[in-house]
Amino acid sequence: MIEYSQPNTHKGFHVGHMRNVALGDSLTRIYKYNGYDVVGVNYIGDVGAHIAKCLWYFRNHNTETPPQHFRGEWLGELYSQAVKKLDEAEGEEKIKFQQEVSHILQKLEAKDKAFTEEWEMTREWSMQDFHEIYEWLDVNFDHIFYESEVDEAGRKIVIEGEEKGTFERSEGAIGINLEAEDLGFFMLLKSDGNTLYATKDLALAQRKFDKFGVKRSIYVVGAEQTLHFKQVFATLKRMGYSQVEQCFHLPYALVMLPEGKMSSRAGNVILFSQLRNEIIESIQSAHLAEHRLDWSQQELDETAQKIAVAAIKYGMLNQDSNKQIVFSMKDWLISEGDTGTYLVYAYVRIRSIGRQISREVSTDVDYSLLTHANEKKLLRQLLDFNRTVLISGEQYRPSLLARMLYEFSKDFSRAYNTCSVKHAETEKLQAARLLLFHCVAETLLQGLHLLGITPPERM
RNA sequence: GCACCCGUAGCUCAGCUGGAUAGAGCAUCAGUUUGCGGUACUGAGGGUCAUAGGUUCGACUCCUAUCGGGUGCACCA
Repeated sequence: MIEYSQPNTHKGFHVGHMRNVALGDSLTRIYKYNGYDVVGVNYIGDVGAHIAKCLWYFRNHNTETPPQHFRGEWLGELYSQAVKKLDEAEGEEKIKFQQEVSHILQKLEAKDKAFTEEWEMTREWSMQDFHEIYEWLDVNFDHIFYESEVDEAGRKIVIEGEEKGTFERSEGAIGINLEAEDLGFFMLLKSDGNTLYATKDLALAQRKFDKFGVKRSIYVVGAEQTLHFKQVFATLKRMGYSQVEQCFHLPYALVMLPEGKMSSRAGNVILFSQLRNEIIESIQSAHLAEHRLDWSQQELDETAQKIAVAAIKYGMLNQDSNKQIVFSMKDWLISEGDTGTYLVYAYVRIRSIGRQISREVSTDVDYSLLTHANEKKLLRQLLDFNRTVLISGEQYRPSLLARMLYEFSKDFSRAYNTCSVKHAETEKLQAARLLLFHCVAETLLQGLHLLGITPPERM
């Protein structure tokens, strides 16, 4: 089971979330290719204080009517404004605001009808946004967990754990002493009886083990939570779950802004939709303008979408996950050199060859004719492909595959310049080259697919 | 204070379990088409691999210390 994405409802989906999705989706595809029985899952953050704050602002201070589209994103703005308003309030007003937020939180915890309905409605707005984004990205989950569904189970686990003596009470709260593992004290339930992130993670893990029979569990979560997962795994081990030996937290470094960390709280984020719009616009004006008259609108749109997905995912995956990405919009609009656009362009050029040669691709060729250094390099890459995919999975590093595919595309471009199929000296050489390039295209297609990319046939 | 991650060309990054003259892209400069899509290809310049020690026949890679950037460390997620 590979858990990834985990967005919070009532917050905007930003480019930092995209790194997680690209990584998790690619790993899922790679493990499936390598023969594993994989379940890709999402875990939606649909409970917590951030929602109370968002609803508080929505009820008490919002004057706008919700937009028709991207209402989840709009809620994210309300959340940022709520945080701002709460921070800026002073004196009696501040206390009043905090009480109001706290009141909403309590009503939600108590499953109050009116508040629950409002929560469900707004949660759905966010989910609609997420589904739209995943669909555009061609990312599919086999199952979706919600924090709200493991909340109660988590509380129960912790309370029973305290009765059994596995957990202990401290300063009114319940936690577990992990000093023997050098992991300090791990808080599991607040002194007011409310659950924490950790509470739910225990219940979620239990559900993964017991209901899904998960043997190996991968969590794709930001590196800032490394300690948290060490604590979660140590706690599960104390609880007697031997499967914890096969639990792995795959950390990745943050996507930063030049001025620092992105924060939904502070509202200084680059939204995913912003990146998507700018990339599509850039592709349409730079790459597809020449086809505007002779292609259908549908093909123009689909092609722009495919190239944009390639640019975004490749950009997220070609760099090692433990290295920060400092986000700069102009870097993501580049379509030359080591980019996703270059890879799909290489693919398109190979396919273009096939369309111009009337000969059928046949395996009945004289392989010994492929003697050019550039042809040999391609043969070598074809041979290494499966090994690279295997290692990329076992080392949790789609970046290895991404880099291999870039080199592969580069090798193709070189061969393309030196070993023409159309103008091959002999019929036999043409047949051999046609097969070689056909195999290169098929392998590149498969490799891109493992990165979550579907190249267009022409662009 | 303690812990973890990062520090390689002007910029963004590769460098597989230590192995020969450290590789790409962008940027700069010079070239390539009467031959399959020039969003491409060829070539040039540019690096005391943060610093100082140590281990080793051999270190970008392993160990120690220091400096710089990031992140985390009990009621956020």
